[in-house]
Amino acid sequence: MRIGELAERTGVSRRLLRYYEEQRLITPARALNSYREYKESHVDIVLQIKGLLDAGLPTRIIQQLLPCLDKPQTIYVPNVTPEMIATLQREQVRLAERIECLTRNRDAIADYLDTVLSVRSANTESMATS
Amino acid sequence: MRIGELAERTGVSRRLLRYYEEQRLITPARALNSYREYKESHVDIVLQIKGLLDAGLPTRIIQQLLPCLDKPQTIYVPNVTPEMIATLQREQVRLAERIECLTRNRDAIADYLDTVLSVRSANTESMATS
DNA sequence: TTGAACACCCACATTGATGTGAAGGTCAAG
DNA sequence: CTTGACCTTCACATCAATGTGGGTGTTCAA
Repeated sequence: MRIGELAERTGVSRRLLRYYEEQRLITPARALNSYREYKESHVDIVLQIKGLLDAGLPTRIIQQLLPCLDKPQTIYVPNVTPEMIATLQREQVRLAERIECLTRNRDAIADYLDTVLSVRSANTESMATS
Repeated sequence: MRIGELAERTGVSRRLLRYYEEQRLITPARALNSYREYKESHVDIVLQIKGLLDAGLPTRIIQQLLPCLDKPQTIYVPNVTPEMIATLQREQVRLAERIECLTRNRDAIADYLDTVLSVRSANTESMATS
């Protein structure tokens, strides 16, 4: 598919799709007319990228993560450098930290909303009975 | 405490502490000489801010979350507008999405590392026995 | 065959989070 | 009283992610 369709299906602008390519996150084939030709699988990959960017990861890191994120893990055996492994382990830790932080805050918000909403409904009741 | 100490204790630069203030995330008192005066509690708050920023939340949103994130929930009862509640609920959803995305990827990395490391150790063994 | 819709590339603009440095005020210790 | 280590404000710089638009080529359908 071409860039327009991919943009539409992922909600990611054409501009950004080209940017991702420039950052070596995706590498679409080129048609004879030099149009980019995306594969079906790029839809998921782009959504993946979008999610990670949205979660605060820079393209530099995402680029390193992507190779190990596709379902049929094609690339496990060949030359995985120790530095690559170390990088992944480091990023794994940082992901865990992020997750923990976000979870903590999500829970805090939940607590807060629970409290507010319960107080609020109590107030409504007392007003109804007064 | 003054800005230098807070910077040191949180690992957040003075520049950024001033920036957070400009964005209304923190509001330190001022000494007679116009020096900023931070309270002990600001250490945790700043760490909180740092974590959320790092997780991809913009200051605009963090500003809205902060009021409901301090432990002794002082502000639950008074005028919580319905819009505020709606905002929080929306952000809660977005946090959950981020968490899910990050968790998925952390797990994928874990799987990948497991695979790579096990293959790798198998190779080592076979080489040892050859 | 022309016009609309899409693609290309390029370049400049913006926004948010940061760094850096200048010009100056405060204060404690030598 | 000066020096050094703080602090102040202000302004300009940078970097990454993203928007916008111009100028041009391609495709397709009327």
